[in-house]
Amino acid sequence: MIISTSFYELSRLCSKLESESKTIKKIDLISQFLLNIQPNETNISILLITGKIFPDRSEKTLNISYKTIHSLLKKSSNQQVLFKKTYNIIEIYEEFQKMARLSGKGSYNQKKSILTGILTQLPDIERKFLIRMILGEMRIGVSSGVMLLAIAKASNIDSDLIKNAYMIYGDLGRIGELAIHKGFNAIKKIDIKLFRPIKPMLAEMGVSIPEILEENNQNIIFEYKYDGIRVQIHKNFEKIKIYTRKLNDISEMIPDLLSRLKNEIDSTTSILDGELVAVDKTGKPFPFQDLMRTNIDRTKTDLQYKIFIFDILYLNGKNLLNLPLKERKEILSKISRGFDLAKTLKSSDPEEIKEFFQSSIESGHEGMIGKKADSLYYLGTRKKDWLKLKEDFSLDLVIIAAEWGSGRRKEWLSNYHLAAKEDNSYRMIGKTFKGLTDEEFEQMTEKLLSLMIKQEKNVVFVQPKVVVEVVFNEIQRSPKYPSQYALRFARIKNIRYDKSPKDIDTIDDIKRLYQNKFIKKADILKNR
DNA sequence: TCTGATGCGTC
DNA sequence: GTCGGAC
DNA sequence: GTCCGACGACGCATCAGA
Repeated sequence: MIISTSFYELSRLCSKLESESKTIKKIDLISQFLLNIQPNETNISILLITGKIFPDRSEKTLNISYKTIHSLLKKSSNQQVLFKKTYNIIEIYEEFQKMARLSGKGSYNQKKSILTGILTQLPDIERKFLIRMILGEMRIGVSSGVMLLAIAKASNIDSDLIKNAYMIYGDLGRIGELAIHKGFNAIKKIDIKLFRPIKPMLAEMGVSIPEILEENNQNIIFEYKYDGIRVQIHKNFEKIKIYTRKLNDISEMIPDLLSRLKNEIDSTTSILDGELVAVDKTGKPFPFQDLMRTNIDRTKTDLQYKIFIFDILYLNGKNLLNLPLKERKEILSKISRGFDLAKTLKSSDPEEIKEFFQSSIESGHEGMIGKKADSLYYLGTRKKDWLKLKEDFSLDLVIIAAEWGSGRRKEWLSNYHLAAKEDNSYRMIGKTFKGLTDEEFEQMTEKLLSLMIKQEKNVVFVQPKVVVEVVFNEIQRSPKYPSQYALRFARIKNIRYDKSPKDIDTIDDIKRLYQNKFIKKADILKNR
């Protein structure tokens, strides 16, 4: 007789994983679990443990998150349930599927009632992890990386092979199922297939030009870094589609560009890697937030989409991932019948490279990437083979409020509201939670509590006394903050206990910075 | 029919 | 997307 | 070196309810 695994057992595993800090022990626990459950539970267990519910390469979503769950818990907390139902893993998963299928009028309320039904019947541990699964934040120290190792252990297959299969296939649950129940040959067989996107290689953050040159032994190809959406183009004769970094199909966003590309790529089948941007008719790029503005009236602007292509992963039936970059680049330029290539420079002269970087910035782009010329294409991972360099800025700002953290930041004020000066008051221009060490969080929490004015919900408002030096990559127009501006990728560089809030940067300073930068960008409001 | 809340996907 | 911590 | 989990900005789609 087949005994299905209860959701309680899965939750107990999660609980053990949460309290176990050693990765090796986590791997042990997971692999034992995976070997003990039924074969048809493998796939979904892997997804649920990693907090995914649906595979990376999937259009399904629950459309339920923190606010909804929070409101349900408040309402149902005083409800008595007489008959508790026990769920097995598959039953829980079917409920998720059911919720994902709902749409249209009444669907949200229906989802809420399904969820309330489950939540009120589940004991505490199970409820806790069910919620975390829905939020996609398991907080048990297990994400795809550790899970891959656990699958490798359970199936006794080399972990690099498992990892590669996952990066190609984009569905960890299914890879685990194949590895454990079909074995080595099934995993070995997984190969690139057109119109099934693969995980693109990522760049690490670089520090300086000399560092990049040294790290990569001087043999570097530099490339403009464009501020857009990373895209992967799949082409099979007349058929063409593009996918994002997270494997979603966004072909419909740019139909006219795609039909042009069809003729510009000289191949029968191919997979190309590039960055989608929006430019005006002089070639100036639009700000990132305008690239995302897809429902504007395009007849009122001269916005056009472009993809700057910088790599080729597959051509005419052949996998090119294991060719060195410089060979891939050669192939790429050979098959171009007019598509846009990312601008590159091959040099080891720091001065020349610096000029190249500056020209990228002057042209309104984000910076550059230095790529080791003989590096292979590593799917889905950040490697020192690709190092990116961006322009950044810094401002002295004051903390006017802070939010209590969660998880390992639970005891600390973790997320700080930043403000610049305007006349005699302070205007908020964003939040940040990055840049402090544990020790600094500890001290900062104490300091801010001593300055507390009031607390509302999760937010502690404080006297504007603590000055921080904040670095960021861009100033954006903000529809949300009264100052009209917001920082992109803000993080704290230094705490300036020495500096008075009277002497911090002003909204006018920010406005000036914004305008200087956006002279180099295209303007969405300008008529054709 | 419109507005606000919520969630998701891009960076 | 960035950052610090843990392994 | 690698992985994980802290959470930021925006714009758009969808749904509930006035």
